[in-house]
Amino acid sequence: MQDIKAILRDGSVGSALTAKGWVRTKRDTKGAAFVELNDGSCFAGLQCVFDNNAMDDAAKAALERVSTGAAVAVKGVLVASPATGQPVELRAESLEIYGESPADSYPLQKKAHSFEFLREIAHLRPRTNSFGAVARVRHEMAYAVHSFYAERGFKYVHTPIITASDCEGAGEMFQVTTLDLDGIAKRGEPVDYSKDFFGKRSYLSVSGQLNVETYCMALGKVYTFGPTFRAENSNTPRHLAEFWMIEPEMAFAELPEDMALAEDFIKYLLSWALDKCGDDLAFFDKRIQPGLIAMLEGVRSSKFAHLSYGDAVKELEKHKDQFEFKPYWGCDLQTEHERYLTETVVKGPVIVTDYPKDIKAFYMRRNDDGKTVRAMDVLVPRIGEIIGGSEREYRYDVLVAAMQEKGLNPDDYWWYLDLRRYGSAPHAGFGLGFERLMRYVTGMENIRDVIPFPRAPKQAEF
RNA sequence: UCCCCUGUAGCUCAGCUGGCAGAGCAAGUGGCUGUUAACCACUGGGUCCUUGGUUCGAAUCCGAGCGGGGGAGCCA
Repeated sequence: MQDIKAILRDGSVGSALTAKGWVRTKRDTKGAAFVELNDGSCFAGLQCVFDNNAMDDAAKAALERVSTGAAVAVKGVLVASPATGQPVELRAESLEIYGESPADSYPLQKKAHSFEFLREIAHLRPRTNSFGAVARVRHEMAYAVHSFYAERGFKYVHTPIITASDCEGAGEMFQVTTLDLDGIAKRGEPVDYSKDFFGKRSYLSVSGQLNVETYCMALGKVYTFGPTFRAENSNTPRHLAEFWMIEPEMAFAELPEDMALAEDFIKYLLSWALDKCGDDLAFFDKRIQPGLIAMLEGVRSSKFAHLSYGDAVKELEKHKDQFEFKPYWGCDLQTEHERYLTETVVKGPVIVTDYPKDIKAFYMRRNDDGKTVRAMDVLVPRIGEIIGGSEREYRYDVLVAAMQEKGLNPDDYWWYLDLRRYGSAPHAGFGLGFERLMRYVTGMENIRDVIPFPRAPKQAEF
């Protein structure tokens, strides 16, 4: 059986076929009924026309029971459509109903719904235009990620989701346990983690980077792409408690190659979307974010600007009255600063490099000035930080000193430090938040609307 | 976690200085029409988020709680 995408693409006028899908709308007229059928294979639906004079009583009765949301099969002949709105349509000959969808209770109506409302029915929202389009683009972007790295000889490494090290250095972690916490609390006993499943406290991973570095030091070019978890109580349109992250890592590479990879990567993904998701992007451009396609095309053919942190601060200081937080050398760049740089100064993607060591992670390569590290953040308009990365500190003594400076215990990182003890080499990588990329590509505002089942504080239904 | 806004019909919202609960859309019925965000008429539809208070009287004013949105922080 052909899906609707194939029918619309390959179907020849005059051919008999069966289409299966879910009814978006039914419009009745005296002479005919029009059923728009969508099966999710593409943005467009197939208009099925039921001629009242050509239907037997069984078909008429079946059509009576069809309403928005019903799952049906329509058998008929593909014909050129006499009306504008669609080049072809299905002249229906019979109708089979798999599942009715009572109109008085089905939550999706043939009208626009707010995204807030649709979040409350996340099990039904993929049946809408917006979420169908998001799902298709999300699939293409995931495919493009693997394609990009495969073309460049990177190996996909599956880093663990459960970790027993609480030192991944990126935020609050969710604890994982099989202990009977209720019973322990009831009995007033202390918690003995040596009796827990892993014999020690364990968590959901906040980053695959430390693990993927181990494979980087063996396979050279690697990446990980999987879910990560942050137990931060952050409630914003750009944070999730469970999100997907892509983290490449390259051996024998320094910061410039890291930046080049990041730029190529983003352009590759945007190009892929432009090339393969035309209908869906056209919808986003029309209804969600006007100018989206022109923006994506602009970025694809642009050169990312480069700016050192020092120069960025100098630029911000020139306009300091515009900011709530006054910029100064050593400050962490605030959201308002990042957006000013990318939206007003550069008006496009910009890579900011060489941040002060005190505001960045311990594993970043220390510059010779003793004050900065070889870090880079890619900032894009509307989204802000989409990529954070760095060249890694590969000198054992410098890395240990950096840990101690930040109050970390090197013993906790024994296996990570072993990578610097045995055959250490320069390497660099970054992390790209997949849902932030999705916000960028689709123009969707809230990150909860670009992942099928969002996990955020107080939000884990479905 | 902090700041601001918000919670009224299935959905989106109006409801003024406190005085009988409203509209559009959706749904149901009828009509019209190769329709396509269909159109016209009629009908049904409410724990005004919860809780405590003020008042003769609270959707409306005040307190507390819960939910939703936006901004900030944390970050990807």
